[in-house]
Amino acid sequence: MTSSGSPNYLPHLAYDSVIFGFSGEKLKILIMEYHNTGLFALPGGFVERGENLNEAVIRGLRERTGLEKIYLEQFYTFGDTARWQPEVMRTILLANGHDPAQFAWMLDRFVSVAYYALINYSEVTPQPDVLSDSVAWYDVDALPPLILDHGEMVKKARQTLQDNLDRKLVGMNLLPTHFTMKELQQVYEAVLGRPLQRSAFQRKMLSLGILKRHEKRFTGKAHKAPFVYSFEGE
Amino acid sequence: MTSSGSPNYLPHLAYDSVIFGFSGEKLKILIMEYHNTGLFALPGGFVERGENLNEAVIRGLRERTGLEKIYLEQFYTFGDTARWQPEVMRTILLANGHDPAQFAWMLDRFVSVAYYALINYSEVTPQPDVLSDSVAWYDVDALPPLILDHGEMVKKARQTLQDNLDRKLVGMNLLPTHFTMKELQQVYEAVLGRPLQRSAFQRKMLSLGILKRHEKRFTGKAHKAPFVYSFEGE
DNA sequence: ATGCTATTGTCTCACTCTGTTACAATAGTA
DNA sequence: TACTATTGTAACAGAGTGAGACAATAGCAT
Repeated sequence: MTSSGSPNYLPHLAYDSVIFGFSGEKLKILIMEYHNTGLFALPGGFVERGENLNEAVIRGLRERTGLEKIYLEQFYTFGDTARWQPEVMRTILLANGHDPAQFAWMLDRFVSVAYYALINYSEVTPQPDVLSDSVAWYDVDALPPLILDHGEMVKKARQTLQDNLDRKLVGMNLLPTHFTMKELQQVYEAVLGRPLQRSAFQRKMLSLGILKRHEKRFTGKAHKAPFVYSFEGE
Repeated sequence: MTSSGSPNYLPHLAYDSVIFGFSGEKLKILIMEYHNTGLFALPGGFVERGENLNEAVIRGLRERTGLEKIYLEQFYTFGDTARWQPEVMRTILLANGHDPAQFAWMLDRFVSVAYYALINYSEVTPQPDVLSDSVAWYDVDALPPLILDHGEMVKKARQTLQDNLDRKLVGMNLLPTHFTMKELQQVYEAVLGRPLQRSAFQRKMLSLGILKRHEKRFTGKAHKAPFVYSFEGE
């Protein structure tokens, strides 16, 4: 990266990703905190000049999560001028000991393509990048204030996820390969943010014909042991 | 516009719009043809540096259709490198008597944010722009080959429209304010590309409680006259 | 062993929604 | 006055869903 402009990236274009995970209890997303600023943001990045947009996002997620195969979906492109707030980026650069003049291209206006990802919470150890202090999981209902329009992005991502809940196999991506019916239900409830009827949920899931039933799992609790399921083909 | 770069536009960023209309029979979209090239494309444009993305699209549609209030929805951002085909733009510029060297920025790679619009077919007289020979309605099922990935855009726009058919009031935007139940059904059939059951469709529409029934319309045909409806609040 | 408790798997019932068919009403025409 | 094409709506069956009920059972206390 030279000091004159952004040699390898398309100017004015960024992406941000809302990375969902499921802790076993709650729906979480990955949030980064920038060094010494108290500023929180979604993980994002830029697109190289010779790179497909989608692949830039996959590359960024791989660097962030270490995962190769990630369920990923583009949901909206944010292009308001109100998201141009050069002071924010200047603050971040200064706090990291960079000269903002050398990163002038980063202070310009950006249009950001937003994606959401579903990943297996337990398989990931989030990696901070150069500018960020930490990357950590936050409960979607208890996020810190986010910079720019990142709060709006999260809201829209969750809405899209809810809208697609019937059509996409959300559980397949947020759960380990083997799980109980209760765990599956908890994922749906976490995404929707409301409780579901147990028997109706079980009936519906089984009627889809995509679950494979395995042996029982003895939880050590004093009650009937649940069956374990996996998605057909795994 | 000077000869050095694109002073007023964000570089590398474009938008394209799939403009749907309903002829009374079929679902149509607006396609432009470039002067003397035989090249067909979706109407599109660029975003000014101080302009919201959404407003750039609204501005473009107003110039193209003369309509102020248009139902508009962003559905996907296309960012593959394969859409960078400078020969195509060069051909268009040359055919219009322009010097490609003066429009070098247009030959560069573009990421395009795609929108679809629903408009009232009968209220519009499409306006060609500087580079285009004509703007005309084409049946969605009988489009000419389109440049770049515009064919893919149309396909995805239609898919999105079909997916949202229940949630959005598609009829409200594609029909005149007053219409018969049969006309409403024809819109739905045109969007879905398949016939619907008459009585079930009527029952469902009426049960939504958003239609206001008016006097009958005497069509001059030898059969019972249908009621006329409008959407509640119009 | 026996009984207790929390949870699971499944059934039933009522209600809604949808696909399909049927039929009466009716505007114009012969 | 009869006929035709279309419209408005009822009727019925089957699928899907919300709610509640109940038997089965894994571990625990006795």
